[in-house]
Amino acid sequence: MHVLAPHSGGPPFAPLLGHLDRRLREGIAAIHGGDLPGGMDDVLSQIGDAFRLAGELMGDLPAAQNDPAYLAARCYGIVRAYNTAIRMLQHHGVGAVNVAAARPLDGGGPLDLLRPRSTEEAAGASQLLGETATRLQEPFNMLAGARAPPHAVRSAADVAGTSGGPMRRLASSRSPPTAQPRQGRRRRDSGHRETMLVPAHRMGNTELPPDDGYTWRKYGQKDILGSRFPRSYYRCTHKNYYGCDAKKKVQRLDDDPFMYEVTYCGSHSCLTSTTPLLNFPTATATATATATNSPTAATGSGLAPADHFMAQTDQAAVSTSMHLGVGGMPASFQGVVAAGSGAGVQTSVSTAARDTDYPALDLADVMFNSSGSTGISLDGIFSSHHRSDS
DNA sequence: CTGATTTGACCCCG
DNA sequence: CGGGGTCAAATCAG
Repeated sequence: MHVLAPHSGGPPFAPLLGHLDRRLREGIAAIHGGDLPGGMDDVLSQIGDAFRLAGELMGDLPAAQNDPAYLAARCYGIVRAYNTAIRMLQHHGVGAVNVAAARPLDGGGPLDLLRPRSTEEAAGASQLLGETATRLQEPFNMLAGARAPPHAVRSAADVAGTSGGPMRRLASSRSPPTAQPRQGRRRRDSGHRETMLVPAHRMGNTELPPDDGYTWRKYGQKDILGSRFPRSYYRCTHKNYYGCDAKKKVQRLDDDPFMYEVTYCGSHSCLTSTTPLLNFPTATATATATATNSPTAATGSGLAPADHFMAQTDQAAVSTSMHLGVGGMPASFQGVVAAGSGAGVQTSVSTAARDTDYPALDLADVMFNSSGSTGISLDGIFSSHHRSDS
């Protein structure tokens, strides 16, 4: 499988992030008349996360280029982070980021990269997205069909206790709340429930599943009967802010320590939802029509034309409103959804990727294309004339 | 200081 | 009754 050829030594993402952050702040502040509007830190953080994930993926490429499942998961995380940023921007009323509008704005500016330049480009992008969705699903279908053979089992390291550092609590330091029993610890409220398999990092910390684009806060860990690895419980970080009830459980597989079973429960009511953001008016209708003349930089992007996704544009035919409320569940992964984790497992086929992920691809395109021997051309990223069709 | 993690206790439910 | 999910104090980390 041919993948993006990693740049020699990898791009300098750290400086890139810094530069990106500055430019975004300037641009957004300009739009709002000088001051950075409240909440934009979150947006910048999301964009930064996307870049960080992309950087990690670049670093992992040498080791993971033959692992489509891993690549798919990582790509999805990147795409999601971008979309999260866009959603936040929309909620913040940044009008210039009306990404649903297929017409280019005249102003340009830093946020322009989140927007298609024309209906043509949008259509072409949507086609690319459809293909992306198909492509993303493939490896996961493979996973569903044939479980990976058991690898050499490593030591039963803790699944999630990797980032908090060692912490030993002194004995009897904690007062036992025997007096007042807590009330109403409900459990049966999980509406949605989806389970998927996610490959672990191939480089770096393999103890953690790849980032899925959301921010989670761990609230518990439990040794599960019959499992060698503990199960970790996470809830959405924005629970307090938005009352987001999304949760997920992460369980490392016994027979494949490099694979995680992630169960998503509840839906994201926060801004970091997977709900599709971009519904190009021309997307569905013209996806096939523009297949051969796609103005997307298939040749210019890191994706070689020959390696381009096989066309299967009906993937996203189902209304995006059917999007499952399960946070972190990409439609593309649903072929992998494993039954058996409760009665509420849904296996309906929906879509999100095509009409959701275009900006990320656009940005990724720019990013992966903008490397140089000494640095990355950020001007290429932020230029309003970038890939202009004028 | 704030937010995240750890971890044993608590509690629901099969 | 016991497994699994959640709570929350203690602690860590930036």
